[in-house]
Amino acid sequence: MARPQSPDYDTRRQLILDTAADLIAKEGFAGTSVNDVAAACDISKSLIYHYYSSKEDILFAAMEDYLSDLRLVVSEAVGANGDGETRFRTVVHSLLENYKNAGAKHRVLLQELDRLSGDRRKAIVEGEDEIVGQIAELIGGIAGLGADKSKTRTAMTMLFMGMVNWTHTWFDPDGPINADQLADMATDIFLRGVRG
Amino acid sequence: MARPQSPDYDTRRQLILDTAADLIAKEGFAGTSVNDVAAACDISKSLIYHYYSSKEDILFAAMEDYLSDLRLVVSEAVGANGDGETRFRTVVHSLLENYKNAGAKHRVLLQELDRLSGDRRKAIVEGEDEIVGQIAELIGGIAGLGADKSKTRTAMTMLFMGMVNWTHTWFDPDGPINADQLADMATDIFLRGVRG
DNA sequence: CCTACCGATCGGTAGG
DNA sequence: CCTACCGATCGGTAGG
Repeated sequence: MARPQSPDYDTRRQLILDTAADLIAKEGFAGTSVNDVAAACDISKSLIYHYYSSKEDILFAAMEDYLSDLRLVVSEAVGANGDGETRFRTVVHSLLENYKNAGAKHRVLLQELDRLSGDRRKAIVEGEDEIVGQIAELIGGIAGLGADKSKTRTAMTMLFMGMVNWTHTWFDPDGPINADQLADMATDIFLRGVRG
Repeated sequence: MARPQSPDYDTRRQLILDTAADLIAKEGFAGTSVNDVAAACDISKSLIYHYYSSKEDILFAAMEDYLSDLRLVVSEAVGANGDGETRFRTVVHSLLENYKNAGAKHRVLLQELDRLSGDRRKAIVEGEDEIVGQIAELIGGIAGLGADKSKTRTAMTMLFMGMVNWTHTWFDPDGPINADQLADMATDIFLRGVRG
């Protein structure tokens, strides 16, 4: 008879992911040992290997976990009612709201991509590209860029992604400006800047 | 008689810095061993320790080296003749030009700051803050923000820093858009967005 | 007593 | 779910 799965299985799996993301965000992937993760979870290193078969597996799972949240949030905002500018503004609010709640995973997603093997890196990059592609379509519509301007549209979109993705290095949601105010500021600057 | 310093001393010191920056940008600080650096330089590990007394010393020196270039370039552009918008545009061109020539050191400066000890991290952050402060003054003038709007000015400046600092993740200077075109695009969008 | 540089190895810790 | 270990490699230093 197969031994039943622990009732804590999913909870513990998630704890490992969240804890690993915190440590990797602070110390880097190579600077975080599996033992560090185990100690912070108050479990043995061997138990970590019961849930994930390698350190890279943990990194990949943490990235997938957060990226799937982002994809959901962005496609909902993009597919909502309203004109392009309104939906764009909603996307920015959603992104910054999400970053606020998952700062460590966000930094890990942005900074540790090169630590994945080729196949897995490709899988993550594809997910990121789909998000960026949806935002690029919105921006293309707002800026009035035809299909012949795809290079310009891509560069514009990536300049915008920089504005929002860079926030993790300096923005404090509990500081003088909150996430919604920052989202409006970024939206206003960018829309005024690219409006056709 | 004291034995003289090797005539290759400065050349070799610089080789270590540049090589270490390349490896650290790719593999992360903890993922790069002193031996990796030595092998890539075709010298012994012991010789690395003749030039730098610890791995962290190498990281710090590489960051200082690049940061001092950035500071020079930015303060020159900021202090040049011309109105605020012209000087701002020059800063953006200078920054992107510099990033292009020092991609690895740029990534290291942005990504490995937490690997430094407190004192050294503080020294680097102070240098970065001076650059950001100079750019913030330019932007404040352009956007017509008084001293009472310093929080807004800071947020605006950091949104802009995101646009340019994020380029290292996606921009290919040999791609369809060159560094000068991208600098103009970023400048145009941002200036139209914040102009008072 | 200085600096330049090597082959070999130190005490500890990594992922597994 | 743990302790006990491994082959290898880590950052840093010894003698000469």
